[in-house]
Amino acid sequence: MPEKGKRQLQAEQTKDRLFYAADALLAEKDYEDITIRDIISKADVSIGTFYHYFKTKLDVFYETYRVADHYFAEVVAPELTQPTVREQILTFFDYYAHYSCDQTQPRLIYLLYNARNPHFNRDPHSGMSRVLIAVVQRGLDSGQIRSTDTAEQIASFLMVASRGLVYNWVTMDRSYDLPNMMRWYLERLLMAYLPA
Amino acid sequence: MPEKGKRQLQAEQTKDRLFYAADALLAEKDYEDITIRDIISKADVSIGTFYHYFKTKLDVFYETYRVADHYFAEVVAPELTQPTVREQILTFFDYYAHYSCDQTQPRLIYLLYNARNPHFNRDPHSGMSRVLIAVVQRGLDSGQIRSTDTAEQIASFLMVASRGLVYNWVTMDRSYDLPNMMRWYLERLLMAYLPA
Amino acid sequence: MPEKGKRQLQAEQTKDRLFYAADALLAEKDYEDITIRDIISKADVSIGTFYHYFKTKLDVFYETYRVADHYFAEVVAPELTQPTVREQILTFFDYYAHYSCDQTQPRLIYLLYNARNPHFNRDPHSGMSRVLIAVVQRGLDSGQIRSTDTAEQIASFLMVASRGLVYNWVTMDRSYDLPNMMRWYLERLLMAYLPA
Amino acid sequence: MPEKGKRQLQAEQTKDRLFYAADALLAEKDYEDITIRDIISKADVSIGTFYHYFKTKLDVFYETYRVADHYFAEVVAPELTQPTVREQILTFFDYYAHYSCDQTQPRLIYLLYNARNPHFNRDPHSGMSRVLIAVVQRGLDSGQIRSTDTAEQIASFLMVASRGLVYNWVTMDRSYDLPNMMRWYLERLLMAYLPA
DNA sequence: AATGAATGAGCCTTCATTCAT
DNA sequence: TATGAATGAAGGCTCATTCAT
Repeated sequence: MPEKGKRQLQAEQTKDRLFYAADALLAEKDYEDITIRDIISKADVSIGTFYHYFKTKLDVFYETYRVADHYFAEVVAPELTQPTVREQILTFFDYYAHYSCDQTQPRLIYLLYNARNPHFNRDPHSGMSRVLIAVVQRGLDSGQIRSTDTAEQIASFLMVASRGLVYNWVTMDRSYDLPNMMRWYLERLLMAYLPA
Repeated sequence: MPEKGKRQLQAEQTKDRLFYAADALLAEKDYEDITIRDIISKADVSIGTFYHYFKTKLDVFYETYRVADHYFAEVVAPELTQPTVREQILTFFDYYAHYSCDQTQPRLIYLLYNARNPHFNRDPHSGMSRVLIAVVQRGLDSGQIRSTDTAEQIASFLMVASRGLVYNWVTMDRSYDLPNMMRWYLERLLMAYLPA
Repeated sequence: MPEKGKRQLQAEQTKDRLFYAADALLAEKDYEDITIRDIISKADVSIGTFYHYFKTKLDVFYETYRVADHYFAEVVAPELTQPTVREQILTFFDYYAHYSCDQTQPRLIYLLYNARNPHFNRDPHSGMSRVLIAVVQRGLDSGQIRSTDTAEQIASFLMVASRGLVYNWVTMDRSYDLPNMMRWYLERLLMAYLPA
Repeated sequence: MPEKGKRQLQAEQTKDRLFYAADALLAEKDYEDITIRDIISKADVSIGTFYHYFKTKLDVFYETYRVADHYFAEVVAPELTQPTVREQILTFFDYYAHYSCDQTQPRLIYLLYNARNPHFNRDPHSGMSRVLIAVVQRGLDSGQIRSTDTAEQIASFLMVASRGLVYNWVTMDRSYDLPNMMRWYLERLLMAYLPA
């Protein structure tokens, strides 16, 4: 006997189609320039169906964001098993760079920063941040990092600065290799806390 | 040759009113949310007049941007006369922070990054950047900064990172004191090139 | 023959839940503003179920109306046993006033007047009217009312005028006590036929 | 030399076309059933033009209402010069009946009563009412009307009841002659204050 | 120089209703 | 009996822009 009904399965697929259509569109243009008609025609469903699954235009994108959150907490965090905290941090930001390169992300970050929707009022990077803070805390505890700044301050310093790089990269039309540049950049940032 | 005619003078005043109205509005809301009606009703002119002076909505904001460019080249640069390069850099970013706090700027920065108008495709901070590069170059030349990185690379490193901070500040609803934080932040960034 | 099957019983309950939900909603807003979603979520059934019982949105409200009709014929009429016709009429309109106050009624009256459904094209107050006509007829027959007007005319005069009051009361946002005002009003209307 | 510019004149005509189109539509259907597209296609202008003149759908109809107000204050009032107050009142309601017969009015009255727009929250008949109150007051002052009720109460009694009649007439699909019925009706209403 | 009437494509969203399961 | 996924016409409204005056 089937675990999930046929209907239920198809419903999930429909919602996914909508979700991926929105996500893909975000790779092409800004949130304001994406219309619901764009989304539904890409997903090949009716406009009524869109509103059956999402209460508002912003809602689809909010979904996108939740996926990102989950990725860092569940996928990236377990990968940070390198011997030194320095390496863990570099790995963390390597993931961040690759993640940002992933076609659809940069616009999403924009969106999350600038959305006027109450959903978005919390820090859109909180998922990531928590992961980084934990790493830094290990560095402080183990004496690998020596500083009077707190783990939160240090993690924030690094996050804020590297977001600046991602922005710059987007602004420059992604004209350089982000992961490479990220490494160069991080090595300089880390001079403040972990001189090589 | 005749001084400016009355007519010509009034024309300039009208254009200015339009320009300042747009600029002030930028302090309140995003570019996308500012309508031409907003602008003309603040400037108290007709819509026809608006289109007499600016070919398109983006044009007024472009004007705004040019003013910023000019400010850094003509006003800030001459102020950087402190004895050490370190102090000059800190002063430069202090201006940058105050400039960003100045009500109207943060949105403008966002606008400049996101505008789809061909005018904007160059680096919107080129005016500032040029000023900073010159300072860094003096540092390298005088031996105050020791690094194999070029002045462009170093200036870019600092600019990119501090833009990250401004973004963060905007994102956090300007909830902290930017100039103070900027100083804290710069002191850490400078560890890469100018350890205190 | 079997009592009602369990199935049949549940069906009736479901239909009732839908009916009462619609009725209650009518107390809050106009027919046009009530959506089927409102109804089903209040009744806690699915939209499919709604359409299983009612062919169209108007149908639920039609049901509501039939209940009102029934109320006057079966509940109010038997209560009109006062010694004088004058008192009976005042009692009748006292019921009418209270009935109109009863949360759900005013909107319903409006609905009945405005519905574009063919079902509603007859006089929505015919149930009440028949009761009042009978009373007035007794008044004429017993000589308590002296007039060349027919019972229908007199009853209609009173009904039409008092509906005017109910409308006024609704318009004024139910800001006064309807039963009290109804009595004041009726005393003046009755000057035409039953001077105190 | 022309008093009004050509443009200004044409603008007025356009607004009028819109206004009359809306008004005429009201004779055919209910407010809710009239779309802005109905109005503009009848007036033969663009939708942008509609919104140039009226901020909202309700606004056109609000205009209609103001016209009615003005009519009673400026046209009807001066006509009430009959020798007795009784005749003045009958004349007043004769105007009211004819005015209501005027194709476009009945729906308008509905609209005014039921609109959810703040504009309409005051008594939509205040224009008329004021005229009637003045007449009744003269009746009280001259002793033609003897009552302990105030002029406001008496006028209200009459207005409320006769609105009931207009509603009834609309409900009955205008199937009888309103002015005639109004007179019959008024004669009975006046028994409370001005027995013939 | 200045005005503002006119445009209309296009936006987001609502909602009654159908039908396969 | 009961469900809820899917539909799409239609609605009110915004806004940058043009052009005759």
